[in-house]
Amino acid sequence: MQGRSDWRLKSWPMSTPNDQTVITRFAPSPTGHLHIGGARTALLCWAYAQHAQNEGGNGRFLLRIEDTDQTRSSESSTQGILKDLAWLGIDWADGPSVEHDGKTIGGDDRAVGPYYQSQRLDLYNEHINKLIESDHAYPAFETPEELEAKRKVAIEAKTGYKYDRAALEIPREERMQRLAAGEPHVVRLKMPDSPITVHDQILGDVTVGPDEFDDFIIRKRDGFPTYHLAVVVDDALMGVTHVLRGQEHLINTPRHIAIQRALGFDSPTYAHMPLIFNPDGSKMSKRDKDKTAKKAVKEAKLESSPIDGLSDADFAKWLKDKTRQLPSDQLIALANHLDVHLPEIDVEDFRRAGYLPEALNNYLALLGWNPKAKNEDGTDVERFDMGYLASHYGFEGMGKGQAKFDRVKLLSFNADTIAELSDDAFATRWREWAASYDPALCEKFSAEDMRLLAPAVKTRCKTLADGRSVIGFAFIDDDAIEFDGKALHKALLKGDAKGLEMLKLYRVFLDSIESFTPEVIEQGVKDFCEQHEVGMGKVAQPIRVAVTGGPVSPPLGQTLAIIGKDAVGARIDRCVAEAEHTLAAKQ
RNA sequence: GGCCCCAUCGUCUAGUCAGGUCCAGGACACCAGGUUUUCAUCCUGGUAACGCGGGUUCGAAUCCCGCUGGGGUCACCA
Repeated sequence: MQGRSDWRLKSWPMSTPNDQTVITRFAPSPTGHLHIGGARTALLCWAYAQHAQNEGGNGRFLLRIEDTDQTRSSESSTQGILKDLAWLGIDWADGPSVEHDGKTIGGDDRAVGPYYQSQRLDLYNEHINKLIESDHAYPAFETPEELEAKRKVAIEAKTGYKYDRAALEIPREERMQRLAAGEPHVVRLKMPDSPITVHDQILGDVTVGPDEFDDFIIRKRDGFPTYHLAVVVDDALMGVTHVLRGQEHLINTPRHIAIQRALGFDSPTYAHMPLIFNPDGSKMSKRDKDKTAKKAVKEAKLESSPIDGLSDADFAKWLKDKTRQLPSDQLIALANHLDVHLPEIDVEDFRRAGYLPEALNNYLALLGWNPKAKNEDGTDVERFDMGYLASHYGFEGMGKGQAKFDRVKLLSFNADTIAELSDDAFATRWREWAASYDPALCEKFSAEDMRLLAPAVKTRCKTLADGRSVIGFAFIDDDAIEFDGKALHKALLKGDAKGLEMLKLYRVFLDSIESFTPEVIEQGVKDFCEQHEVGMGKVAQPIRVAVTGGPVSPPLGQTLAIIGKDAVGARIDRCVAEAEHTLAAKQ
C-alpha cells in the first residue's frame, strides 16, 4: 500500500514526469445507467488526455468507480456504465477491466488501483487520521437528528445554516478519547478562515470567501468517506493532473482545495463545464422517462397495470408518486403498450433508439465545445470523428453558458452518419442493432436479405430503428393491408381512372417476369410504360399503393422484390377489387 | 433567500481576451424553388439574433456599472 503517491518515481514512465503529463479521470457513481451528460464528461476527459498523448506528451484517461454510497451503489450499474462507455468508444488506460470487441479495456499498469472506492477504505482512513492528528479535522458526535433540528431552526430564522463547530467546544483530549473509545461520530474538516480561489480553465478565477465555508463532513458515521475526501485522496494518489467535470461541482472545489492543502497535495488543474438541459430549459433527468409515461397513462385513463411483472398496487404507487421510477424494462413495456415515445436520457436509451456512437460523440462534443475551424467551403467545422476530437480538443474552445440538448440536430447528425456508411457497413450495423433491440426483424429477414435492403433503407432512415418503418409494408400479411383512401384515389381513380386501368394491365404483365430482382422489375416497369405510352408516374404510383397501401416506399424494384412475386400479385388483386368497389359506390 | 456561474438567430454556436474589416458568419430546424416514377437523399435561395438601461470611446456584440433573465449550490448524495 505504501509508495502509491510516488508511482511516477517507481514505474510509469521512466523518462518523465514533466508538464506534458496529463491524467484525466471519469468517476461515475454506480447508482444507475450512464446518463448522457455523464457520457459527455467522460468523452471530453478522454479527449483531453488523448490530445496530450497526440502532442507527444503522456496522456492517460482513467476510470474510477465512486461507490461510497453503500445504499445506492450496485455492481450491475457499474457493469452497465462500463459497457456503455466501451460502446461509445471511450476507452480507459487505468480502471476496472472489461472485454469489448475482443480487446481488454482498463487495467492497472501504474499500480494505483484498486479503482473501486469501496476497496480503498484503508487509504482514506490513513489520510483522515493524518488530518485529525494535525488538527485539520476533528470528530463530531451530534446525531443526524440533532443536526436536522438545528438546521430547521436556522432555516426558520431565515439565516443560512452552517455547522456551529459545537464539537470544537469539547476539549481536544476528551474528543480524542471518545473517538478512541469508538463512540459513533463523523469527521469534519476545519475550513480555513481566508478565501480560496479556484483557477478554473474555462471560467477563470472564482473566489469564495470564508463566510461561505462550513466544516463539512469527510467521514460518515458508517465509516465511509464522503465524496469530497475520497475524490481528493484518489485524484492525488492516482496522479490525476486535470479535473474536468460539470459546473455543479464548481462550488465544491474550494472544499477540495482545502483538503489538498491540509494534506500537502498539489491541486490539479480544474475545468468546469456548463451543464446540459432539455429544450424547455428543465434539467435532463432520469425521471423524464417516468414523467412521460405517467402522463400517457393518465391520458389513456389506465387504472390497472397493463404489463406482466408489475402489480396493480405497485403500478398505483408509481403513478401517484412523482419521484418514483419504474425499472427500465417495465417502463419500456409500458411505453410500448401505450405507444408513446420515451425521451432518451441514458446512453442505453440512445443506443436502443438506433443512434450510432459516432454521431452521439460528435454531437455531445460539440455541445459546449467548438473547434473554431473552417472547412474548405467556408462553413464551420462541426462534423468530426473521435480522431479529430483527440487531436484538437482543448479548454479554449469550451463555452461558458448552459446548453440545451437538441435532439433534432442530433438526429440530423445521426442521419448523416448513416448516409456516410457503405451499404455493407450499414447492413452489418443494422443487423447488430436489430439482434439486440428488434429480434423480430432478424427473424423475418436473413443477413443477406438485410444486405439487399440496405441501399433502399439507408437513405430513408435517421436511426437504425427507423429501418423497420421504411420496410414496414413487408411485415404485413397480404390480406391485412389497409389502403390509404386518399392515396388510392389519387393514384388509381382520379380523372379517368387511368391508374386503375394501368394497374390491371400490369397485373397481367407481372406474370411474365421471370427473374424477380430489383433491376429486372425496374426495367420491366420502364418497358411497360413505353409499350403503353404513359409516364412512369401513371404506373409506378398505382403499383406502389397496391402493394404497400400508401404512397411512400423505397424504389419500386426494391419494394416489389422484398415482397415477392406471388404476394405482389395477391396485393394488386386486392387493390383492384377495392378500387372497383369504390368506383361502383360512387356511380 | 445567501453565495457562485452564465447571457449572440427557435436551438447549438463563430465573433468578445488584443473595440472599427460585423447593417453579425456557420450548423440544425423552418420557408420557397429545383433534381427524382413516390418518399427520402441531393442542389439553390430565403426568413431569423447581439436581453434591457446607463456609461467609457471618434467608434462597442466586443470594455465598465446596474437591472432583468437562466442555471448551480447550500446532505452523514455524488
